[in-house]
Amino acid sequence: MLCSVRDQFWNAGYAATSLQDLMRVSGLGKGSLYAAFGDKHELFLRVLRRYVASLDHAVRGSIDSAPRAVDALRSFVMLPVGDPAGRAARRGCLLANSTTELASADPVVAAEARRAYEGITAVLAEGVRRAQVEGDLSASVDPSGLARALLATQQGLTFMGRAGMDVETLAATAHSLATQLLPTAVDRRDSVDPPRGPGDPVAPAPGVPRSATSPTGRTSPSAAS
Amino acid sequence: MLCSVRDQFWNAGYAATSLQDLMRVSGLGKGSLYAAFGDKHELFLRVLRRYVASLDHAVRGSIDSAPRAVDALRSFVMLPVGDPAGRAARRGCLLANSTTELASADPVVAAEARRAYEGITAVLAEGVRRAQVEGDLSASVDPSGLARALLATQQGLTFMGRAGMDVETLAATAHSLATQLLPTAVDRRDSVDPPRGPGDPVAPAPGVPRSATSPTGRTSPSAAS
DNA sequence: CCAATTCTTGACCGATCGGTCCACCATGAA
DNA sequence: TTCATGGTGGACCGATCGGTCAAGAATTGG
Repeated sequence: MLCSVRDQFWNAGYAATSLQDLMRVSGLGKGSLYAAFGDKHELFLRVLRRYVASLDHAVRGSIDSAPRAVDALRSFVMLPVGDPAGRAARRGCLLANSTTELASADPVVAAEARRAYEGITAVLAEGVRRAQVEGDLSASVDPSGLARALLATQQGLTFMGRAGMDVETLAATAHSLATQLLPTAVDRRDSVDPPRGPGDPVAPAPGVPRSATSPTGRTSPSAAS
Repeated sequence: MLCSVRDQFWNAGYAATSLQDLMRVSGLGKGSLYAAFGDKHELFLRVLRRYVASLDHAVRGSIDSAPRAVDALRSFVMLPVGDPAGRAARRGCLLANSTTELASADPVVAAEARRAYEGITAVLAEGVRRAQVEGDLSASVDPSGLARALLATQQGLTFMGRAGMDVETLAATAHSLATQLLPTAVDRRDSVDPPRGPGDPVAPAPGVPRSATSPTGRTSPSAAS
């Protein structure tokens, strides 16, 4: 039920969603909606927080479960082009859309956005550190700095998708950016850095064949309904 | 006058701006507003198109007037952190905000956004080509591809600013991304590519000292009132 | 089978929305 | 001074907004 409400806010935005829309997609009467969730703003915050928690969980799980952290980082950047049909790309991200619409007028939403993005940055930075230990990223880069760059890049790609860029072009751009920000093993082969750190403390299978496509389990918050 | 209206839409968004707001910021009565600009949507489109034209003109002028095109490309990526106080960063970009809010419901705005971003991409690609001729960028990269990557990155930085990232962190992230996507002359010195193309057909001062800060004239559409 | 209780519903509220329209006034020509 | 005129402002319109509430349906305990 909350998923239908989330989709409504996701598709139309906060201001453009009326109580009638919420009644229609939820199947509940106006009074029931109010009794169950409070007013429109509270309902929106509830849906948004659920989405943020799902998003955070998905990113954390993707990075934690990836055999090589750098692959999870790459798949994070490629998230906006995960849907081959491009419908997900056209919707954008609920948190990003809500932040853009409400950040300057709704301090609660703004605070939620800050918290969420700081959390994701921390998770990404942890992934960067693991990728450094695994020898897939240069140890000289600042993990938090790269994490912020990855997040900003992913948000930019998400926006370009929402702005209507066709999916093939978007995918090519995402691939190019991911490659430039996260040089893979084959790219690093002709690098000046040693191809592998001292010992491989974490990497479970150092000789696993590398692939440009994201090998990690696909976890999209839009599917968590 | 239109600038005040633009700022109102910019700060509050389309749906959250009422006719009373427009009357207040414009100083005009409701009837006068309607007689002069038509309904709210038409007024918004007028303001948006003015903004897009100003933006396009600013980017084109910045690239055309830069002694080295790569500097203009760099300053384009750094645009979101142009305001030291961070107030401009917090507002975001009117076109980006409007696209995020209305893209899925207003085909006119969506088409305007596509057109604008395609135009900016073309201008950036032209800048990339010039930077390649000037020897500041590797000739092997696809100009349009790099242009799209620069645009997506800039939009991502713009969004992170709107999402509340503090200006110093944002500036550091922007600097890092610009450096990775646009290796400057000092970065290229240890590159495998020849440090300068055959002859210097366009570059007026090949030995001019390079600077990390944007040397091009600052042209921000928010100042075009 | 009935009654107490919980839950749902849609009518209703004042406020405000975007849009229309007409009385009014400032101006300029006669 | 008078009249014609065009631009202005605000009253007014129906529609819709978010929110409230009492009546009735559904459920449960006895």
